[in-house]
Amino acid sequence: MPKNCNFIEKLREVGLRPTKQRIKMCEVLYNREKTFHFTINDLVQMISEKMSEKISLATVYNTVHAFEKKGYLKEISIDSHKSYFDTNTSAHHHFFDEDTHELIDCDESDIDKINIRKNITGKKINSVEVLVRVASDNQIQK
Amino acid sequence: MPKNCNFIEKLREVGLRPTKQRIKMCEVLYNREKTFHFTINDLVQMISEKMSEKISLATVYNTVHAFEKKGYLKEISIDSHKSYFDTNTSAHHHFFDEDTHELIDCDESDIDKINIRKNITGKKINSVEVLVRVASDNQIQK
DNA sequence: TCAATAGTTTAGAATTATTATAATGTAGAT
DNA sequence: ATCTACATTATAATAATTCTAAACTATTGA
Repeated sequence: MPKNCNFIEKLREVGLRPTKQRIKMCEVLYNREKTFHFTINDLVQMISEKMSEKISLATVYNTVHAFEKKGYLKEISIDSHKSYFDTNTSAHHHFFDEDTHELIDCDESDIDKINIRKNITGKKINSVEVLVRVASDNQIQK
Repeated sequence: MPKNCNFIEKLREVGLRPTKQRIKMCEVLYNREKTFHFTINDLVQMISEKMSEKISLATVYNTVHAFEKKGYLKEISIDSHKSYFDTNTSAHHHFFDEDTHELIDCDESDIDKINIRKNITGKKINSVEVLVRVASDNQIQK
């Protein structure tokens, strides 16, 4: 299954040079059944495991940000200390489990469509994101 | 108008010692008509202007976090680089103006009540927050 | 009133996350 | 094959936040 060809094409399409590192990164990010959430640290870990050579932290940062700017990744900010990237770039909402620190996609049926009645004059809405924080019933909240 | 007495009481109620610094901080944060949004930097700036003595950065961090934990402040995280605190601790939503980087409270009438149809099993919902990102119509998006 | 003490502030050091730098390496065009 | 522009790398620099340990202060209660 020469999936790499897809990634090379994909990278070319958005004007990124298909280098070894970027292709490996695409594999880790997009060569899977389901979309997923990760932190930069998670990603460095994952790539290291899949690649014999070491990848530079700077490269991971640069490439993640390049992907984000091109719309291949979306950032989900939980608080000033916890920020995830999401390979699911379509408009959708999230649950955040405060016990496990897990970010979970909402299905479309989980949350009724958000109806914005008034907007800031002269502005257009770029995105509407809902974050639902959940925790164990019998737990002291953060 | 000895408003400070209120702050001393208020601090006592939640188990914080009413020190000079905390009282000054309360004045800056709560002695105003409307609630507002600020970053740590904003706050240090504001306190410095209002106080002859210098306040330590560590104290500002510590006290903001103490207030947050006690529910006197709420954190609103925009992305990994931008995080605000809100003196309005009631449940409400926000617009974020990507042109001006301004955070704006939604009125209750601006957004219809959010209806969560399904939740994570065994968990209870702690909060539901909506962030509506807006920008000038004729502007390149971030 | 005046210590004792428990919590607080402070400056500066340490840590962490992220970005910049400059040398080396590599993809793609000619 | 060579050239050029862009990438990668290790490391340094920066920025944001937290830690530390000494000095300070509000409260308690003798």
